[in-house]
Parts: sequence; C-alpha cells; structure tokens
Amino acid sequence: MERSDLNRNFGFLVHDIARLMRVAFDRRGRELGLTRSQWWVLTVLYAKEGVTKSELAAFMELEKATLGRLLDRLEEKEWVERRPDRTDRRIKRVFLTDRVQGLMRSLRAIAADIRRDASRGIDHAQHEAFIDTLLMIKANLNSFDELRRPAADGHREAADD
Amino acid sequence: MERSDLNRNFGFLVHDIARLMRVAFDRRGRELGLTRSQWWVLTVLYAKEGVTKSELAAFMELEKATLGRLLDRLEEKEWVERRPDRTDRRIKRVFLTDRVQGLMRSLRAIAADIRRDASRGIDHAQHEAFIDTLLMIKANLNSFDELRRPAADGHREAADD
DNA sequence: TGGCAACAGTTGTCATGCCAACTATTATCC
DNA sequence: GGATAATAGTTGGCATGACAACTGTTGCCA
Repeated sequence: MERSDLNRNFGFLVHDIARLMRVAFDRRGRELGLTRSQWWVLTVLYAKEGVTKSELAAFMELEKATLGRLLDRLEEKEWVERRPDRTDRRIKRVFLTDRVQGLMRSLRAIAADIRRDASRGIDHAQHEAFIDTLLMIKANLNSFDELRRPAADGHREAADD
Repeated sequence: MERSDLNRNFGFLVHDIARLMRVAFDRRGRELGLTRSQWWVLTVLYAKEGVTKSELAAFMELEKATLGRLLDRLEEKEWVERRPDRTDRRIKRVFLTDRVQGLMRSLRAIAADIRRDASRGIDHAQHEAFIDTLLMIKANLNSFDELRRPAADGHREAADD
C-alpha cells in the first residue's frame, strides 16, 4: 500500500509546500517587481550587509553561479551593489542601496502575512515541534549530502602531455 | 516575534529542505539518468497510468506547460508514451513503456533510502505529527491561493485509487 | 621566489517551473 | 448551421537552480 501513500509522503509534501509558498511569494512579490528568490536575497542581505559573495552563497546554500545571476538582476534594478574588497582583489562585497529601504518594509509585512496565513490553526507548541522536525531533517539531509559529495575536486591525473 | 530569526523561519526551512531533497534525488537519479521531476512523474504515472495530460498536471499541481516538457524528455528516452484518445482528438493519454519497469524498482528502493536517511532520529509519533502539520499548512496555502487567484478552475478531485 | 594549489567569481549548459499566447478540437448558444 | 466559448495541448519568454569549465588572484611552500 505504499502506492496510495503518495499523499502522506513527506518528500512530496515538502515539495508541494515549497511550491505553494513560492507561488504565494512570487504573486505578492510581483506587485513589487521581484521574485521570491530576489526577495530572499534582500532579506538575508538586510541582516548581513557587506558579506562577500561566497559567504552569502554559503549561508543561503546556493551555488555561486545561481547567486551571481541573482545579484546581476538585483544590481540592474539598483537594489544592491557589489563593491571590491580593499585588500583582496578577488573578493566582491554586497551591499543594499538606499532606494531599497522602503521596499524592505513592504517585504517584511507581506512575508509576515503569508506566514500567518500558512500557519493558521496551528498553535505555538505544534509550530515549534514542526520547526524542530524540519531542523532535524535538514541536519540529516546535510550530513547525508556531505557523505555523498565527492569533495568536488577534479583530480588532475598525471597526463604527461 | 518581530525579530526575524532566519534559521527558524519555516518558509526558509521548507525551502531549504525541498532543495536538499531535490539535490539528494537528483544526485541519486543521475546514476539512473533522470532528474527528480522526471522521477516524480514516473512515480505518479505508475499509480495512474492512462490519465490525460491535464488530469496529470492537475494532480501534480504543475502547469500544463511544465508537465508537457517533462513528458517530452521522458518520451525521448522512451520511458513514457502519449497515445491519442479514441473519442476526443484533443486528448492525449500518458502511459509507461515496458522498458521502465526495472527502473521503477530501483527508484522505489532509492526513494525509500532517502526518506529513511532524512527522517533518522525521528520517531513515529513525531513523524506523524510532522506530516499532519504539513497537511494543515498545505490546506492553508491552497485556500489562501484560491482566494487570490482570479478565476482558477479548481476542482481538486484526487481520484483516490 | 617561482610554481602550484586553493579560493572568488563569472560564464555556459541543461532542466525545471511559471505565465502568456497560440493552435486545434469540442461543446454551447443563438 | 454558424459564431462563440471552453477545453487540451504546445510553444515562447523569463527566472531560477545545479553543475562544470573557465579566468583571475592569493596563499603556500619547497
């Protein structure tokens, strides 16, 4: 009966909810001219201005490439800017621009709105237990992930050319 | 709850976990030559062979376009096939091919593997409570979604085999 | 100090996934 | 019966998101 289980398969459920939240955020975000991912970057940056791109990518657990193109678009809209590091010319640090301050207030209000709607009927204890479980699953997946990830190093094998 | 503790923000958490699971499935799926979404389609089709594309899209809550291109790729690999309906020439029904049977067994084993890894350390009661909360959130987001969506033709009939 | 590994970031490619616009077919209304 | 609406599916455009390959810079160390 594993087959009729699809509706209580937590992999599918998590995926569903992530999608529904993405749609909710995208729809509300569209009014403000941004996508959910852009929103997410701005929210994180709001708390961590001046971080390097790699730090930001690591914290958000995104690929550098993914984050890079996100920042490209945000920079086009002049909501963030990349500034070179003084001492290390490889590094670019990311800052919010002034024109984004008003936007951030709207974003925070809407996000609180969506979270409130999503957790309607869920009391505090249940909510906390839910988040604890999410954190456990996340930790499990992360450690599992590290076991499998082959250290991302293309070993250059001798090859006398 | 004004302070935004990003690490316990369940929107971010759900997103994180969905991403981690996607990566886990993608990595394992790659060994077999498919992505997680393709995997998902095959799994659903396994239980619902012969449905129309629209029914499938509605059940998976994907856009017809998204599903269409998924099926394109699966058809290229000859894992599914689209057959016209006898009475309605608009309709195409989707079937698994014979050559996919062995693959399905591997998929189910791997999926069970990943779920087991992800829920390590979580007992039955906690697991059930977690899924109940997920279902509540999903219901909330769905009703919230319908309120906002202009004229969504939302007959959510699970067909329930 | 010169060569090489490690690191920071960018670009290219592929596969979702959304929305919108389009074609083809069927159902409905006058 | 013919115009029109509704339905099924496809195609185009945009934005993630992952991975790989690449450039440029710095750190290490022999």
